[in-house]
Amino acid sequence: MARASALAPDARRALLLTAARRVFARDGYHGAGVAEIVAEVGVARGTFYRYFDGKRAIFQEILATMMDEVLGVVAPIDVTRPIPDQVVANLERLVRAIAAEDVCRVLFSEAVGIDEEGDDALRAFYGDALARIERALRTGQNLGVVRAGDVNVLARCLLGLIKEPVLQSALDGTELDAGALAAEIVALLRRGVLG
Amino acid sequence: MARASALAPDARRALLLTAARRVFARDGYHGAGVAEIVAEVGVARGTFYRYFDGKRAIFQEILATMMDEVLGVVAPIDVTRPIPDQVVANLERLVRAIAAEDVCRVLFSEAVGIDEEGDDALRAFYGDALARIERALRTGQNLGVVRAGDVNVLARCLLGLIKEPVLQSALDGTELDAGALAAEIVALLRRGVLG
Amino acid sequence: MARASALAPDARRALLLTAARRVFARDGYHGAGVAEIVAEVGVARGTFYRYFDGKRAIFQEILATMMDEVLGVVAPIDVTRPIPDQVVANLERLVRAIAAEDVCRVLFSEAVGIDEEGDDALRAFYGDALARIERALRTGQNLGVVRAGDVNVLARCLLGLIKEPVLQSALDGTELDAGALAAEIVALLRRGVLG
Amino acid sequence: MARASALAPDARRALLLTAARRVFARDGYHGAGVAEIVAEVGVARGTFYRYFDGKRAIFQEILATMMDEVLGVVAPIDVTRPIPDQVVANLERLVRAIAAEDVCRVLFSEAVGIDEEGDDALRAFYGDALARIERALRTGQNLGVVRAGDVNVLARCLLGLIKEPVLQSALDGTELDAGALAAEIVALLRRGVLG
DNA sequence: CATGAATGAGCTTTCATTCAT
DNA sequence: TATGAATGAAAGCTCATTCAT
Repeated sequence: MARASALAPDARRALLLTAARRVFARDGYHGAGVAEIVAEVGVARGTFYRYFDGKRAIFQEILATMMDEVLGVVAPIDVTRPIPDQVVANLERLVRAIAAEDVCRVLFSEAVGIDEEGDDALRAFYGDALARIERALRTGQNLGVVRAGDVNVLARCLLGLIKEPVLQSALDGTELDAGALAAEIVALLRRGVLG
Repeated sequence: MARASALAPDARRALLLTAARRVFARDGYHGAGVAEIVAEVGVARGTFYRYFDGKRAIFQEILATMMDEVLGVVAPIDVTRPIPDQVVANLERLVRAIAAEDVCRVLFSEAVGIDEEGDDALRAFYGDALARIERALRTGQNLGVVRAGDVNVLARCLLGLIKEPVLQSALDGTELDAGALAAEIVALLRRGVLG
Repeated sequence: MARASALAPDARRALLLTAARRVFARDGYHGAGVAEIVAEVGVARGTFYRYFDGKRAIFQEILATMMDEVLGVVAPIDVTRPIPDQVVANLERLVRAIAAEDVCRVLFSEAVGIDEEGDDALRAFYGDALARIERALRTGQNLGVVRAGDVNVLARCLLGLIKEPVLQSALDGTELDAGALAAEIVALLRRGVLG
Repeated sequence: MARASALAPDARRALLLTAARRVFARDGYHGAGVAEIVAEVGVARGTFYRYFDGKRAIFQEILATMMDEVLGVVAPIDVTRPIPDQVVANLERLVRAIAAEDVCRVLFSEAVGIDEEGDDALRAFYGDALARIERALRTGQNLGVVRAGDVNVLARCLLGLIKEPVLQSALDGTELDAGALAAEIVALLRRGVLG
C-alpha cells in the first residue's frame, strides 16, 4: 500500500487530532470509531496507535485542549478600565468559544461519564471555571457592585445562563447571536427579569 | 441458577424498569448492559426481552417517564392567588425533580446522541419546556411584571439557571438545597446580581 | 387467563397439527416458531408440549403424514383393466397430492437436512417411492410394454419428471394444471420428445 | 491462540469461501455457524467480518458462484456439427456440475427460503435455466426434430429429469455415473420408456 | 516508522423448552 | 390439564487494539 508521505511527527499528530475532533463532534464518543479517524487522515490504523495510547487518550487530549480554549478566552478584568465593557466582552468571547460546534457537543455532552479519569478532568474544568466566577463575584461584592448572596450557587447559575442557550442552539440547529445573548445575560444580571 | 418466581407481568416490568434506571444512571447508556439490568432483578437475559424490545427501547421508555415526571411537577399559575409564591414553589419542585440522581445523569447527559429517535424526543422535551417558560414570560410582560426582552433567549437562560446548579451538584457530589437554590434564582430574576 | 375450552385431547392435537402444517408451509422449518403455532390455535406454549415432544417431533409427524398422503394416492395397477388409463389417473392424483401448497414446500424443501432422524425418514420415503416405480417398470418390462433400461436410473428420472414441474410452480407462484402435466408426462414416456 | 499469519486479502477471502462452502454443504445454512467457518480456516471471528458482511452475505455469494458454475458448463450448440453429441456432452457436464457434493445440497436444498433476496436469486437462476431449455426446445421444434408440446411444461420436466437422479444420489450416498445418466436421459428423450 | 490483517472479548438478541402455579 | 413467565445456551456481530511484515 502507498505509504503515507513522510510527515513531521508533530504535523501528523496534529492532523489526527483535528480529524478526531471532527469525528467526535459528528458522531459522539461512542459513535466515533478509530477507523473513521484514520480514514479521514489517510493513515493506517496502526499509525494511530503510534501517536496516541488509544481512543480514550486522544479524546481526553482533545477535551483538555477544548477546556483550555474555553478558559483561555476569559481575560482578567483590568480595574483601571471600565468594568462592564470588559465583562460583556468576556461573555461574548466565552459564548463564541463554547458555541463552536465541536466544543459544544464534545465538552458538554460526550465528555460526561466516559470513565473516572475523564470525569475527574471534567470536575477540574468546572471547578476552575466556577472558582473564577466566584472570585469575580466576591471581588464585585467587596467593591459593592454585586449584591450579597451565595456566590457558590450564584456562580453555578451564571454558568448555566451561558451554557444553556448555547446548548439549545446546538440541539435545535438554530444560529446563535453571541452579541445578543451576551447583552441579554448582562441585562439579566443587571436588573433581573421581573419588574 | 434458581428460577425466579413467576410474577405478574406488570410487576416484573416495573422491577426491570427500576433496575434499568439505576443501572443507566450508574453506568450511562453505553456502559450499561442488559446483563447488569437482569442481574439486578435476578432474572435471566431472556426475561428482559419478554418485556422490552431491547436496550434502546427500555431506555427511551425511561427517558419518556423522566420527562413526564419533570414537566409534571410544574403547576399552572393560579392568577387569583399570590403569584410569586407559586413560582417559587414550582421552581423548588422542578429542582427537586431534576435533582433526582438518576434523572439528572440520564436526562441531561446520557440521553444526548443515542440515535435520531432519541434526539427527537429530547428536542420535543426541551421544546415543550421552553414553550412553557416563554408563555409564562409573555404573560408576565403583558401583566407588566416582566420587563421587555427576547423571551426566546430569556427562556433558555432561565432553563440554564435551573439546570446547571443541579448538574454541578451531581457532578461534584454535593448535596443540593432545593429551597436555597430556588430562592437564589428568584432573587436573581427579581434584581439581577449587580448593584 | 381464559383457559382454552376443554376439548377432546385428540381434537386439540389435530388442531395443533393443522396449525403447525400451515405455519411450517408458510415460514419453513427454521422460520417457524412454536409461538406462532400455539397462537394460531389459541393455546399456551406449555400446552403444545403436552401433545408433542417439541418442534422437531411435530414436524416429523407432519412429514410422516404428508408422506403417507402422497404415497396413498397411488392405486395399485389392476391388470384386468386398461393400464394406461390407470397410470394417467395415478399420475394426476400424485401431482395433485404433491402440488398441495404445504406438501410441496415442507416435503421437498424444508424436510432436507433437519437432522439425521429426519433424513432417515426422507430416505425411507424416497426409497419406498422409488421401489414402487421400479417395480412397476420391471413389471412393464416383463409384459413387454416398457423398453429395456436401467430401472434404477429410470425410476429416479420419472420421479424428477413429476416433482420438478410442481416445485417450479410453487417457486414462481404459477398455477399448476395437474391434468395437462400428467398428459405431458405420459406423452414423454410414450414417445420421448425427439422426432 | 496463535495469530494466523497475515495473508493477501484475496487469498484469505478465498480460504473463507472454500471453508464456508464445505461447512454449508455439511451442516446446511441454519446448521452452519460463523464459528465453524472460521475454525476451519483457523482465524478469529472478527477476521470473517473483514471479508464478508455476514453469514447471509457469504452464503449468497457462494450461491451465486454455484449458479454460475452450473450454467457455465452448458455450451451453446454449434449447428454445423452433429447435434446429439453436443447435447449428450452438455448433459454430462451439467450432471457432473450439479453432482458436486456441495452444489447439490447448497443449491437444491439449503438455498430455498432463506430470505426474499435469496429466493429472488433462486428464481432468477431457474428462470434462466428454464429459458435456455425452452429456447432449445423451440429451436428443435422449428427444425422438426422435437415433437410438438408445451415447451414450458416440457422444460420443467427435463430439468427434473436431470436434477432428481443427482439429488437422490446425494441423499442415499450412491455414486453417480454421469455418463450413464446422460445416456439414459437421452434415450428417454428419444423414445420414451413405453414400448 | 508505517502498515493493515488479525484479534477476541464482549455485546445484543432469539427462541425452543421448562415448570411452578 | 392448561397456563405463560422464566429460562439460558447459543447465535451473529462490532471494534479498539495488537503485531508481524
